[in-house]
Amino acid sequence: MDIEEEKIGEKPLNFLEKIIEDDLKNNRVPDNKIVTRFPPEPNGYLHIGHIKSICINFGLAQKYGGVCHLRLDDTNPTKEDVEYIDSIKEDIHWLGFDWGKEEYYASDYYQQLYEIAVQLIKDGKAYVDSLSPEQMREYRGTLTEKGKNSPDRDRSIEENLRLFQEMKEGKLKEGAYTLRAKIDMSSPNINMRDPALYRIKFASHPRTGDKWCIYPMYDYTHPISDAIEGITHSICTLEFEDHRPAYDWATAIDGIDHAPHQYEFSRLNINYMLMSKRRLLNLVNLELVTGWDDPRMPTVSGVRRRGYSPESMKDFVSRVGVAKTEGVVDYSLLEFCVREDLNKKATRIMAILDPIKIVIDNYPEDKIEYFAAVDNPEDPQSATHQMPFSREVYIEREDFMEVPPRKYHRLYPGNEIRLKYTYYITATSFEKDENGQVSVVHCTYDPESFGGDTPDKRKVRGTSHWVSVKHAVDAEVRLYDKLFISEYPGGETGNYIDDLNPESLIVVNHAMVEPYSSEAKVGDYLQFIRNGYFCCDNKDHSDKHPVFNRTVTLKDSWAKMKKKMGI
RNA sequence: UGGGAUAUAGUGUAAUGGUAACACUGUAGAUUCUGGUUCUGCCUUUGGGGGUUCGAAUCCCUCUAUCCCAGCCA
Repeated sequence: MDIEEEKIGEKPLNFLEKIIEDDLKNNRVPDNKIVTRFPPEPNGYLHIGHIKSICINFGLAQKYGGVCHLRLDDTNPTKEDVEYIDSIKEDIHWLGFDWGKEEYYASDYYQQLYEIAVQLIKDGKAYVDSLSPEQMREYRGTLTEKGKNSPDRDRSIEENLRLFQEMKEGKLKEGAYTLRAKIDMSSPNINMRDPALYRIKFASHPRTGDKWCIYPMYDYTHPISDAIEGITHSICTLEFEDHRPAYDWATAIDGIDHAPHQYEFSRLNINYMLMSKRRLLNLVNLELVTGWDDPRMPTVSGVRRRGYSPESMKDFVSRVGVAKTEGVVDYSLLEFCVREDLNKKATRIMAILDPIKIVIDNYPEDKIEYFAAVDNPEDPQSATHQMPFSREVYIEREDFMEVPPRKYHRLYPGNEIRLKYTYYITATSFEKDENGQVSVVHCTYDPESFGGDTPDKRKVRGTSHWVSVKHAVDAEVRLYDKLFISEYPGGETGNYIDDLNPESLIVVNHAMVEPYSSEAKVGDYLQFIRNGYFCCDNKDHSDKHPVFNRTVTLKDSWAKMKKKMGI
């Protein structure tokens, strides 16, 4: 294969890949081994936005034969919890990535970080400040005005050392003192106006317990953690661009001999979705959803419970690409990726969500026949399973109309359709209940059409899925839809709660499902033929009480046509 | 004149001085025992204005728009 040929069909490189290939080519990477890291703060559940970051960091390491560390950025014990650490690990594994032994915690570096801070003080590059939070804000200046030096800025090294020691020993009150870097209060970049390095917090840490009452800040901890771990490419989102000078400041501290570089990409936004931990937490706290793993949540645990496959999520992220432009990805791309993957994987099942009873008058009363149904028509090697058929079957209420509109080619009086895999039936009459709703449709079948085809090769326009009345399995089906009805939740009123979709969950208590569904278990991908993709709910599903979640609908061109025709 | 960043079809992403492209969406049709899938066609793109050049999405100047930053959060 020549070079030109090799390039055909190759994905173009994103800007991070270009940087890495350039670094590799110019021998700027120690041992030619790139090291990335995924550094979540364990203060919430991972969401789709994190999937992008995970795929970038683990993906880059994979592609270039490097490694990706998992580092829990646990420097704020008042917000963090082990519950989150566990879910984070589970989510990454679910996506199919593994950090192996490379599991780190920023808190593991507390001692080193402390020693470096002492050195900084000795070098006159950090000082203990007694400004209150309010004062500090005043001294910091504004976006357009320079800040001014704290009165404590020129405190003697001895005094600084003593006070920092007292901070560490818990002798000083929370909020009373901080350790600050001595950089430049007149910097146009606010992050460089003597950023706080340490604050006092009398909080017990999930991992270090009560050993420390001073905790290091992000701008100090993160770059040094990267340096300690030998990270080569430290990749984060755009909002940290302004912090890069602080990052470079920290990695340039005397004694730190490895200087990683920070690169920023734009975070993932999807319309009709919220992607901020704070707001997601709010939905959970207000009980507007059932929890972090509610299938309507954009969390990893939520989409997993919804039935999205890890492959589809990775494909989605890869189609979105990596760049520095901020944008909003269409929800439809997400759905496309999910459908495309599930179409290949899902076992086809017949399920009637809104049943209407069909009585085939000329079919023997007690007769039962079995027909082979293909598990997955996309797979030429697919197995089949048997479906029992009898005189009375359910079809979808939508599949019968007393007075059909134009282009409707399903069942209506006098029309012939096919019951998938079985026979052609023709509607002869129907009954209505006291509400005027059609309750039973009487049909005749053509015994010649056994198996779904006739010797005379006549065509029918419609094929319905069905479930034998006497064999139907009762199941709960949860029809999920978008959590928000507006493209930008809260965009109009400023309050995203106003844009919650009242129909984001519709529960069908008694769907009629074919018996084969009893074999479905949590983790299986199903397609309810002509209805959509479904999965077993990973919390509530059981043999006794089957619960199926709708992952995504099938594309529905008939619905589109109806809309166009104004029906 | 605070600082930092970004502008390519409706959306996302390519094209690094040589015919603006891919995917999604939308739309028209073919195929189909899922109105699914598959296949085919079509629509629509370089923020504005100058300049350099035989030639500009790409280089220069300028304007505009949008995003981020004033936590002892990350």
